[in-house]
Amino acid sequence: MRTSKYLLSTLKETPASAEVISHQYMLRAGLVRPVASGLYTWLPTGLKVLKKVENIVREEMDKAGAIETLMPMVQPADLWQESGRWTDYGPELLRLEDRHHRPFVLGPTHEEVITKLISSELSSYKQLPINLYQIQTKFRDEIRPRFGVMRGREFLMKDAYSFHLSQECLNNTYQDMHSAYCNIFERLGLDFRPVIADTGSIGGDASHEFHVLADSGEDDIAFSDSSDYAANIEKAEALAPDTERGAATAELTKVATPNVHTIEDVSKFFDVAAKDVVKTLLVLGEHEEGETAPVVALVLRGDHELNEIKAEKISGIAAPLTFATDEQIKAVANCDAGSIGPAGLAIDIIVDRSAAVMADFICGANESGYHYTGANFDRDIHNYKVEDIRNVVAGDPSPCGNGKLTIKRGIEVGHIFQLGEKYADAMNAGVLTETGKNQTLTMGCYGIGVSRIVAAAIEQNHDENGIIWPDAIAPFKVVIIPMNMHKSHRVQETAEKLYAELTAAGVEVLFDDRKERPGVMFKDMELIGIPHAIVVGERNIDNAEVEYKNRRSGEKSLIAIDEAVNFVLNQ
RNA sequence: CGGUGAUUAGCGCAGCUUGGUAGCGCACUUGGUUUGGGUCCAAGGGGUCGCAAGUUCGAAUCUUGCAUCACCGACCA
Repeated sequence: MRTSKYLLSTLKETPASAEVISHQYMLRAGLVRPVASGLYTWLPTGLKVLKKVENIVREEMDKAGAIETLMPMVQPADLWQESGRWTDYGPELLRLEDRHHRPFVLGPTHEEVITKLISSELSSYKQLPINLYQIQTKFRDEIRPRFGVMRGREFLMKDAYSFHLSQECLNNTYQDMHSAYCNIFERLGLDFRPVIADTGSIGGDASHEFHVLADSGEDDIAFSDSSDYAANIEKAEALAPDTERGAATAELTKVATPNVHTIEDVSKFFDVAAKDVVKTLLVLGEHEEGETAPVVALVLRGDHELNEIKAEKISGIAAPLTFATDEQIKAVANCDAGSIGPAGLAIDIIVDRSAAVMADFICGANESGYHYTGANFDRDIHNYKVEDIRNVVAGDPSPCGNGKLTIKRGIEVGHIFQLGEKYADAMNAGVLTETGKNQTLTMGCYGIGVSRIVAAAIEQNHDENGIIWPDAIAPFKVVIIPMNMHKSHRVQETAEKLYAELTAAGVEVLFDDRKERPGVMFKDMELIGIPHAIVVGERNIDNAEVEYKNRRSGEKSLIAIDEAVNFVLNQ
């Protein structure tokens, strides 16, 4: 490709709307352009990268025995009513009507369509197991699209669905997909981790997310420093401390604490660490529709954070987790939010494992403007349950039993889970078994965010000059940068010759034949992130040489013109 | 959805306080100059100042409404 016949569309300045580095570089390097909030046009260079990612995903899925299909993006509402998600899915599901006023949705995922298909196409156990996938545009009407294509509303996704008669069979395919995903991210050249994940609202047994490690990631991942244990912080278990609770030595004493509300205020006021204070959060308990919700107290160490996912799974607590309003707090604890404490509360109390071993601690006194010191469980607080309701923190013991946890940020680029019979049951998908009986299928589902991978790859591979593509997904493998070609026949001849030879050898080569000064070309090509550059200039032609420059290492070397093509092929 | 801020040429911004012919840098076009890291000089083209209503002799500027874009947002108890 010659730049003179191409759409480079690079930008010198960073558009004000771009926050994260991948978004900035995707705009500046001419990969994408915004169309509306969360919607992007892929320019030629961006599309080349997207297609490369897509092809690697496709090849590995095929290799793992999955079969490609393509389902419609617009889906009839009745499929969603059949599965129950027409009401469950919420406002992320974009609903629309056709000219006959029939309701449709823009597909955020395709469990309904695929399960319906399977239920009509499969009839015998002999056809199982089967794993179908597609690479297709999804639409989710996100509350807040951000970070460019990282969290767009429309995005390209690979989604696969497998069907089985037994859990054991599902486990096998699940493992195959796990390995296929590892192969994919290795081929993409990304630093990634499979992590144990929450199964979310879908339920099911096993679930793993695949994260690309990057500081700008939206998820926290907990790792063991001495095993391969890794889990999303939503899921990582905080083990009970192995220390025994100390004996109560202090008297329960009420202290006036005017204008002291937050944990920070309290620890400053008493001059103690946040870990010596207890915080009490009031949330709504489980209740029937229309009934008044009971209130439940959650007790945590002052320096720990509540894990909502863990909390809402505890029986007696309403899901989704809902915090009590100021009025509800007043009614139950008879005070403002800043002075709640577990001592003397006549409601259900759930105490975090780490808070449960504290003794002689400080907590709210359920009277506005007062706290207790010297509070103790069992003596001052009764009828409580101990549960794991906090987020793990760095330094906690790993739940696997080996080592301590460290925490890093990750970008979720893949998610595999076992769905069980939920959809097959709702959509009536079953086959006849060997004994001639109808049996409902069990199902697995496996997603990869193809367009998000492009952004994640940039987050992980860039410097102050621009993108540094891993070779596997670079839009071009090599760029030819001629110095003042329009003034030198020798430079032009050499550059044209190399371009022809590289093209003939099947190398994806960009030939910067613009009538630009060298600095402009260097800057543009580094911004776009082409891994290898051949610089053709008068001064090296005298020795029958050209310069090679590596984008990642920045190293330069001189190579014989005759060797150049082979040299590039070997990179 | 709530809070905050923005909207003036393709991009980045000034002008608004104090109403009176719409500006700067980059990019683009033409000519010259320069030539191994975003040259320099000159001449040009490009804007219903987000939309609508109002105040006024006169609105980018003041008022009101709307739209769009962006950032922040339970972890406070």
